[in-house]
Amino acid sequence: MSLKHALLVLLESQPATGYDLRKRFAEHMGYFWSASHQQIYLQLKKLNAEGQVSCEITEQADKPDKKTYTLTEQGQASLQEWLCEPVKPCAYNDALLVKLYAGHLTDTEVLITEISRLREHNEKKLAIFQGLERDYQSLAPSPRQQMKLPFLTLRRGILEVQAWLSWSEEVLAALRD
Amino acid sequence: MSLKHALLVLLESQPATGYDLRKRFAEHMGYFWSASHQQIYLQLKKLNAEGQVSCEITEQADKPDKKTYTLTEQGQASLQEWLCEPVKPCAYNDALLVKLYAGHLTDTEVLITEISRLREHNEKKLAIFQGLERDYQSLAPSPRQQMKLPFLTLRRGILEVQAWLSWSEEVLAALRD
DNA sequence: CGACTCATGTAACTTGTTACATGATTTG
DNA sequence: CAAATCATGTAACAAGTTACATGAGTCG
Repeated sequence: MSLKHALLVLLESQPATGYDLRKRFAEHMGYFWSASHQQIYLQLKKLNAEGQVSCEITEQADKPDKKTYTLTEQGQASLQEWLCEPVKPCAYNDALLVKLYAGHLTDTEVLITEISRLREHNEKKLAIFQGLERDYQSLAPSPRQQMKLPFLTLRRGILEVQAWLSWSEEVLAALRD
Repeated sequence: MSLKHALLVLLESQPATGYDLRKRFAEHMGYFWSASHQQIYLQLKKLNAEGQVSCEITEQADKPDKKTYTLTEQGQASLQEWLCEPVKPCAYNDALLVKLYAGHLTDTEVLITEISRLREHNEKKLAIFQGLERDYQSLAPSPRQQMKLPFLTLRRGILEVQAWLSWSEEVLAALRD
């Protein structure tokens, strides 16, 4: 697991609240990381208990206190350590493929509906990702250089959805044969 | 989640022990489902408690008792129900991409090593998958027809590793620029 | 006037991981 | 003679999900 590490990475650039981090996950890491707000708050609490982040509380009238987390030196160090360890290949479990594997137990229509849904979903994602890609490409050289690595993660998102789209076409053709 | 459903799918074709199922996962569903033996035994126990599978115990000298699980009518029914529900898109969390995103905090060499490892890993997978693809294509028409759906899941595995390989090349080129 | 934003949490539960444990038989 | 195969489990822990809760301010 490394929600903790993902949080440390985001906190490295600037202190933030759980709320901020949740938005940054959704906006910038959406195509390779998903996290619920509960998990984020929980892991921040644990990181704080471990001394990897510090927490400054701002009281607010009529709202819950705001907790701003900052990376500590210890957090920096453990992030560095993590960066040098080889990552584990991520195991993934895909219910859709289980369903297709067992497709002989149901109507072909059910499968076609699922795959069509998948295709639509990925078409929408592709449109969004390609928009982000254009934004990147129209940047001036210097900020573009700075965004090079995040852009590579976007490229991964694009290649991934394209692979799903090619596969969807293959499967729909095979199911309709 | 649906390890339970994946187990029901495998049990639909024939009764099996936890041990058998673990092997069948590794052999036939390896490219879209991973499960540890502990999880398999645990979920089988739960399915049994829920009445979705029945369990027949064979005593063996010098070995743990063998437990053969069979799908019950209730299990059949819940499998049918699951097949008709839309699947949830599977959220995936990829530590490698987090690392790349934060790559400015470490040496480019570290990143190149990771991506090279990824490429090698996927090249091996591709070779295995393409072997399975050839096996399928050399089947007689009738068994080939029967294996059509599992073959489509293999195709997914192939398109997936190819997408990883294309991306690896892009990233290595960008990191070495 | 309903939905969204800000801002955080608890509680109960399910799922998954890691480490440990047993022990005979077969294969290289 | 070591490793894999057969065959199952417990225990402790970590991670993730789902549902529930609060409550003002703002936008269309």
